[in-house]
Amino acid sequence: MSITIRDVAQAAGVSTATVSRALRGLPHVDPETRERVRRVAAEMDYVVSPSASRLASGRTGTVAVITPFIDRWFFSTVLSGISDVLQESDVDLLVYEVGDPATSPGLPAERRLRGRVDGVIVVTLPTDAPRIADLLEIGLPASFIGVRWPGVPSVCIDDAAAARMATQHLINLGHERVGILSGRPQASTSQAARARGYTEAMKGAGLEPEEAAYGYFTVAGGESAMTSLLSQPRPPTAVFAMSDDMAFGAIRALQRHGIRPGVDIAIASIDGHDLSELLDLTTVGQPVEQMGRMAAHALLDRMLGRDNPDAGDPDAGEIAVPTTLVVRGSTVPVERTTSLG
Amino acid sequence: MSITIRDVAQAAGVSTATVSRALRGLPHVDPETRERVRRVAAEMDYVVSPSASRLASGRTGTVAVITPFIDRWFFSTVLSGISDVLQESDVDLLVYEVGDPATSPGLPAERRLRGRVDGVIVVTLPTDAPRIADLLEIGLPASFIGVRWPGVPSVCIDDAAAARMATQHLINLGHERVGILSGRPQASTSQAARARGYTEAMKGAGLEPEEAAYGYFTVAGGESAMTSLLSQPRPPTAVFAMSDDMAFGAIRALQRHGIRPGVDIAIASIDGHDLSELLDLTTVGQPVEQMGRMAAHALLDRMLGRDNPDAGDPDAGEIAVPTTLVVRGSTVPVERTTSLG
DNA sequence: GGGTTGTCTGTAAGCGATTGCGGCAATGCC
DNA sequence: GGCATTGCCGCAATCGCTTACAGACAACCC
Repeated sequence: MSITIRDVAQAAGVSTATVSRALRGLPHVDPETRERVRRVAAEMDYVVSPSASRLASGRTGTVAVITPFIDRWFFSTVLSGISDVLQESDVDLLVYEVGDPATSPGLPAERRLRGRVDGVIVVTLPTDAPRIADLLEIGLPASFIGVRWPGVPSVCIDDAAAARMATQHLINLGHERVGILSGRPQASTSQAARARGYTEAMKGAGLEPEEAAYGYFTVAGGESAMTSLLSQPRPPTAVFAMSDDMAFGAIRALQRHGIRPGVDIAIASIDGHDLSELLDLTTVGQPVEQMGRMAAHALLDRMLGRDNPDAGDPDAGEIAVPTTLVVRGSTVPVERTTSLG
Repeated sequence: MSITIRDVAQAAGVSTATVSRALRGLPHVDPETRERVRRVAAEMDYVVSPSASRLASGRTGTVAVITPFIDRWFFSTVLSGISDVLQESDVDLLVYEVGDPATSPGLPAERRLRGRVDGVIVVTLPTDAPRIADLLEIGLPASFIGVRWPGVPSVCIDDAAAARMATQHLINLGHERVGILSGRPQASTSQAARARGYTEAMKGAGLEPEEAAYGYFTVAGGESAMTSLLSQPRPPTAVFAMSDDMAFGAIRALQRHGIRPGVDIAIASIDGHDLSELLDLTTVGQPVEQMGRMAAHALLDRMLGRDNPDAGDPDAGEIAVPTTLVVRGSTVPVERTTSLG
């Protein structure tokens, strides 16, 4: 029923081997023959059977992206960047949504990936996910986003620097009690780095770091974390949130308490979320889509073996991307804020 | 190097046929034999070669989702719902991001899908996309979200009703000049239905529908559309936006002009976006993730041939999902708004 | 003119599963 | 006891392509 390479070969008066070579642009085919094969194939509306091609060649032309979520801004934006690059190279994108690593089994077993894809991109999971090692063991080319791993291209921002930048900005505005909205108790390396950046900035200014309130990187979490900060005897005059989503939640909490961000309290965070501008939120922006693109490119390079193995470099593979502080109305000098204490 | 079904067969002392049947739970295998094969396979860490299995069986165990975007709330949320359902059934999810149908080539050619997937889910594209017909022609099971198509399971909200609901709500509050933020001039059916709902509500109340301002379903578009509405001689006292994103943009525009939504002007929209609560936006919510789930289920039913063919029903396949008006602070009675005229 | 290249093409052996068909016991039935 | 079932299992033919290998032929160089 479906037409095969044999039909094309017959119609073009050549062997299947020649059809295969002609259609894939391999050398050792007479230009004239190639053209004829192409024409015949087009006329017959022939398309290569991916299954057969995979089985015979061992290549799948597919990349898997493993991500905790797809319906959150950061992840969907990364995905979009990846998708863009992959599509340009005619590589298919397989998505595995694995949920919050803290509560779900995490990565799909490497058994799931084996033979199914040519490479894998893993997006921000705690490095302690044990299965990552399995993934690499089967020799699958990989690239990571948001998690460093020796020998694997890892697209990361300098989390500590970003947190320091945001915190320092608040400190520069005169704030001395700067609260912090963190993710969860047992931290990913990325979260730990942000915590470090905050602490460094505070200590560097001779200030006492506050105890973290946990917002689990969600809007709802940010809201309740902020609420708990507000219930303290002497609430902070400024807050650093590890993510825009948590900052959004915090703003919500503030609204409920009749406290105006950018007037009564200052707030800054990390992400550069699409809607941060809308909420007039000061944030340390990261080029999220770009990060997806870079990870995809790095992976493709690996897969095609055209990456320059910078051997000897211990940090080989780490791809640092810059962050920029975007100052908006949510951060005001301390003297303009109303004392909440 | 990699271990195959033959290795397992040999180790278990049976034929490859039996291994295949045993591992896939097919009948005609002695329970004891099956158990032994299972154990041996597990010990050897055997995994079926997907490529070989596909070629031999003709099934891919994969579904493609074709979506204009993945980094926008609606689409990523739908995707997440789909992903959930598919994962439960051990079906792989292939994502094709095709961009704005108005400006990009649109659907990937059916040639791309042929033999690559067992089914396809198409998310909200204008029905006039000619390639949809091609897709169905090759007999690929399909299901749609946001676009009705005869004979194909189509998960849709009642767009007209949703728009009517939002508009009516504004009218009930006493507004007589209700502006409308629409998508783009040449409409998708879904957009056209929303326009119709708005017009019906207005005319039903004896009011004159306003001319649409185009916001292209984006935040930035909504902002400039709202700005243009504000530059009219007598701006509306209320605005209906076809999507939350455009409403967000509109709010931004209002902020820039020093106009307070929910105080000086009323605004309502459609979506039920995650952050609509944060912005205190009245919106007609749709169960977006649920819609993804339903489309996925419908597709799986089709693929397994276990859908009940409700033959004779002309609307067969249309799956209507309910919407609910969520009233928030952005909609106030007209008498409380400041006249802007 | 014989050997060496080099270009183009065909032959055929895989790739690793799935599955129709037939064989062979063990069982059931008259 | 003979014969039809039934339940398990193996044989071997596919599935449609890729690719090592080799053959044919032309061009080139001494």
